[in-house]
Parts: sequence; C-alpha cells; structure tokens
Amino acid sequence: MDDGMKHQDPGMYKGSAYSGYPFLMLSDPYLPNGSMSPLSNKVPVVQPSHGVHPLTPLIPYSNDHFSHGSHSPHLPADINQKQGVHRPSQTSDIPGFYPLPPSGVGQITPSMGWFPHPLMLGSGMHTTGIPHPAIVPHSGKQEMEHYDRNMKPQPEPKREKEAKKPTIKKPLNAFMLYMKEMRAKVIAECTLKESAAINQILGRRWHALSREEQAKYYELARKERQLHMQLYPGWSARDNYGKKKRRTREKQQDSNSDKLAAPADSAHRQQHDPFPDSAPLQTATGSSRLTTRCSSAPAESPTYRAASTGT
DNA sequence: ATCCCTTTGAAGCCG
DNA sequence: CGGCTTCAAAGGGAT
Repeated sequence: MDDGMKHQDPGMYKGSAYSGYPFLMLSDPYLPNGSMSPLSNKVPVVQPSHGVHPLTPLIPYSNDHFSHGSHSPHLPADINQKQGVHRPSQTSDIPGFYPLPPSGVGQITPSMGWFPHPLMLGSGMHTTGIPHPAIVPHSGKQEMEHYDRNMKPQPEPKREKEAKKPTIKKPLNAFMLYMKEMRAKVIAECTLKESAAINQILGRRWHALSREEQAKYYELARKERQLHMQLYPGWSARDNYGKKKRRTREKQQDSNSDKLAAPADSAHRQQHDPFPDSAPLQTATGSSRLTTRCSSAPAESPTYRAASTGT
C-alpha cells in the first residue's frame, strides 16, 4: 500500500502476463500496450515442455524457452528508458500485470469490484473460482515442497476454510520469477536437471542481466507483492514461518566454517536496492557435487557480462 | 519416502 | 535499527 498503489497508475495492472496469478489474466480484457506488450502476445498458454507450472507459464517472456539461439531477450529496453532504472515508486510506465477494472485501477482494494469477497480466498480460490498458485491446501504436510500444482478447486465450504486454512505461499521475488521463466531454458541448453545446479546457473545469469532486464522482474515481483497483499490482506509471511524445517540454518552453522560469509552475504545483500553499483555477488559457488557447467550454455558465453565469470 | 542442494530477494524475528 | 533466519521454486540426487 505504498508503492504502486498510490501511484494510481491506470496502466499498472493492465498487463496480463504473470506467473503467479494467471487467473487474473483470464479476465484480462486489456491488452498490453506498454513496453511489455510484445512479450505478452506470446500466448503463454502452455508450453510446459518440461512441466512448467501450469499456472505459471504466463510470464511474459516465457517464450524464451523456445529461443534456443541465445538469450536474446527481446525485452524492450524502453522499460526504464524514461527512468533509467526501475524505481519502485515510479514504475508506472510499466504496464501492470493484473487486470483491474478501469474504475479501480490504482486504488486497488480488497473491496474493489474484482475482489469483492476476500473471504473466498481462504479456500484457495480466487473470486473467479480459480485456484491460486500461492494457496496450498493443507494436505497433512505443511511443507509441501511440491504442492499439487494440479490442485483442483476444492469445493470445501467456506466455513471450513477457517478451520483448515490453506497455506498461502509467499509471493515470488524477482529472482524467483526469473527462475521460473528461465529454468526450462537452462535445462534445455545445459541438459541439466538438478535444480540446485540450474539455480546456480540462473544465479549467474541473473547477475549477467542488464539492469533493464532485471528491472522487469523486480517490477513483476513488486506487482506480485501488491497483488498478493490485495488478495490476502491479512496474510503475513510469518504465517508460514517455522513451517519448514530450518535445517538450512543448522547446515549454515555447520558449514559456517566452510562457506563462511557465503550465506551471510545473501543476508547482507538484502538491501532494497535491486541494482547495487558494485554487485558483490558471486559466492564462488564452489559446488562439490553439482555441476553448474553448461555445455552449450550461453550462460558463460562472452555475451554475458563478466558478472558470472567473476574473479 | 523424505530431505538436501542451490540461487536471490523479501520479510519476519530478535537483540 | 541492524543483523540473522526463514521461506519462496524446483527436481534430481542423496539418505
């Protein structure tokens, strides 16, 4: 309720492509007219060549999966042409990703027309009746690393929703959005399958992205958060806090002497500035068992900035 | 069958 | 307020 919301940018939620809340696209009466339009026109539909999240294929740039050539993100650099870089409080030039009623654009509130019954959200259903990807029904296991992506609308009484509140996942951040979009491509190029390895490559690629390119995802994530907030006004990340085993921490402590500030770096980098001048990054990622090399991966291609090559 | 690994970013938690 | 921890995705590998 601070960023884009007060911008009241009419174009804010007009776009359609979105990885997390595709259902919103369904009603996407507006066509992208902004910088991203060329991206959205690529029917996100399915292309789950590798089993992409059925609800996720909507990322505007998903088509990249097919661009085997090189990562030539046709993304219009005009995204920030005006501002140079994504500026949370002025990213209005970017078309939104969530369709909003022309009347409500900008002043999105849970009580808006398109979001009349927030109560329904509790059952993992959007007002449209479409299951929300961020909502995970409690199937006994809280973690649900791989929550049923095919989860079908569970017609459970709204009353019950209170009792068995589904797990609402955190909104994806910029990098997560980027991963969802590019993972398939990387897998195809590198013939890798291990997510850990893929993620390492993605991390390098992420740093290799230009600010403009990253800006796309930062804004996507920003909007996602906003939308998430609107969809689940009362939701808080703490709702899922402690649900996962914090083995990570244990490991970190253990490997503390090994990786040292590796993980910490991440924590320190939590600055809100998406584009630090001197990107520190690169934790050497000295993976022992993971092969993060891409045979024909453009990731390490000279085309990419030295960010990945580091050193 | 379940957890780990790995990444970055956002947010929660705690001192 | 600052630093640390947890979670988000994800899927083969390891246990």
